[in-house]
Amino acid sequence: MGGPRVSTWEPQDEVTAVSHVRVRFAPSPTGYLHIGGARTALFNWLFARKYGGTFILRIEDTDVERSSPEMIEGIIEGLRWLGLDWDEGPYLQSERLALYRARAEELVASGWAYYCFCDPEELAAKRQRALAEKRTWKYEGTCRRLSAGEVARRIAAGHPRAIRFKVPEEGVTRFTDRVYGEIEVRNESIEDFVLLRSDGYPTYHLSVVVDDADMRISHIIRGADHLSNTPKQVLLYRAFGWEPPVFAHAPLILGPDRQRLSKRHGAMSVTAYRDMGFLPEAMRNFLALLGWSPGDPSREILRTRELIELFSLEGISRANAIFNFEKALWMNAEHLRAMSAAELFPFVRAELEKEGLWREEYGQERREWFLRVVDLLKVRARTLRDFVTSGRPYFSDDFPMDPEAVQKNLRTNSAVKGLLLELADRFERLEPFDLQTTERVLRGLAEERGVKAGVIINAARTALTGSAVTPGIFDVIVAIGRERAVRRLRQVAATLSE
RNA sequence: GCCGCUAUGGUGUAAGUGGUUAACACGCAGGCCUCUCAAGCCUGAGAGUGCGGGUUCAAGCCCCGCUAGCGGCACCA
Repeated sequence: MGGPRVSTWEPQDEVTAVSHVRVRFAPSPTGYLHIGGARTALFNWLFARKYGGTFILRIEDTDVERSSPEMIEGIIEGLRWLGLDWDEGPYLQSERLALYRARAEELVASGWAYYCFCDPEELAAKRQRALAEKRTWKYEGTCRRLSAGEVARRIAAGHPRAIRFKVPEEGVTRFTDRVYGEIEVRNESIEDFVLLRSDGYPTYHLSVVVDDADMRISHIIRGADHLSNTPKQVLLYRAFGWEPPVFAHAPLILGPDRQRLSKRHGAMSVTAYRDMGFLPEAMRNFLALLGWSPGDPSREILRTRELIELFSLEGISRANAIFNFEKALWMNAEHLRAMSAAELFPFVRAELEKEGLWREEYGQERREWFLRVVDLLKVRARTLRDFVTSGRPYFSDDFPMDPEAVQKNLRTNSAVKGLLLELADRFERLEPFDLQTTERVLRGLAEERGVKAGVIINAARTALTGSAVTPGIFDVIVAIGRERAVRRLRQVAATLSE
């Protein structure tokens, strides 16, 4: 691995000097809860749960143009589905504007910031020009050098003004990131950034620092896209006379083409994964492994309890993580298989309800039967959607016949029609009707007629389910039940020629 | 352009303070089991650790340079 990690790390270092872990997830409601945000939220949640800390939800909606209440709802919906419950909040930054303004004025008073009367459009044009010429451009600090009298005059004249931070002209700003180690930046490479816009709204740097301090955040766990901005925030903490919290930046999540995850990579919102039939449990597991590892690559299927137990900032990697959809599917299948039918019950029920296949009796007098079917299906399922597709023949008499299966299993052998009719007859008077007796009857019939049992088995499989791929045939027969099985065998036989 | 970060099979991770044949998982190929598929079990292909130097008896781990990728550089967050 590359450079040295935070040296001599000890588990207890994670919580040194803080009596109580307080972490937050602070999305800006300019979009739904996407994979990257969900991963960040999960890391914070795991950390809080591991140390018995407090997980806070804060909505960074200071960009009025781009924020919307619907997006806040969407983010909350995603977090709820993922099971990431928060202990405080949601706090809305839009309701705390007075605080940011007061703090910004404090910095002006203490000499750490100054009023800037420059025209934003003019500055943007200059920046634009410099960028086009591949030149570096930095705000030249025009207003930093204004005399007190001049400042007073412009204020009196009602000039619109922003507040800029007075970045030290020399020296370096450094901090220790729990993941990336020592980060050091020369102050001359940081421009006098805006704290408060002329419309009175704070910029990100101001609101995030003020809130994290005000909310006594102990650890800031967020995406590495904020790493480069952290020195500015450290500068702010110092100017306020506050001790910065522990920083831990997590690598970004990229698509298979190593580009930043975007719409063209398909599903980006976590609710899209819910709709595809992913289990929250599996999603937490998969997301946790995006940029974090417990250190043992052979143990990847982890229940949430284990994730909480194993999670540590030290296990966060520095290289960007690549989102591997195939692996997510595999992981979902593993969780599906590992969970009991009873655990799966509410999820499967929700899927069936969406398809209009749910019946109240499945939760009442036929619950036992229903759970048995879930157990049969879960072994082969990759997503919850599979319970409605491959489960349809058990929950409904209206299911599709796969033409290929029909051709292969029903129409290839002309003896099939007679065999199915005979099988139906024998099943009809079979008592009891269970795994052993149905198998004895079917194999007996095959032997009598001199055909391989497989011929009857595959024919029955397709006749009963419309498919060529199902659980073991006798499980299927018993699950479908004598009455329906007999009827389907006869109905299908009727469509076949001798 | 400036600043910062990263670099181990196709993908995700291992390989405590440098020390055998670079391991595990996903995926892939083949086989076993078998009523299909999945699961399970067995076997196999696939990297010599981005590139180039250096230090050392010994480098994936340390140092330097380069390249590439990613991120940041807004009165966005």
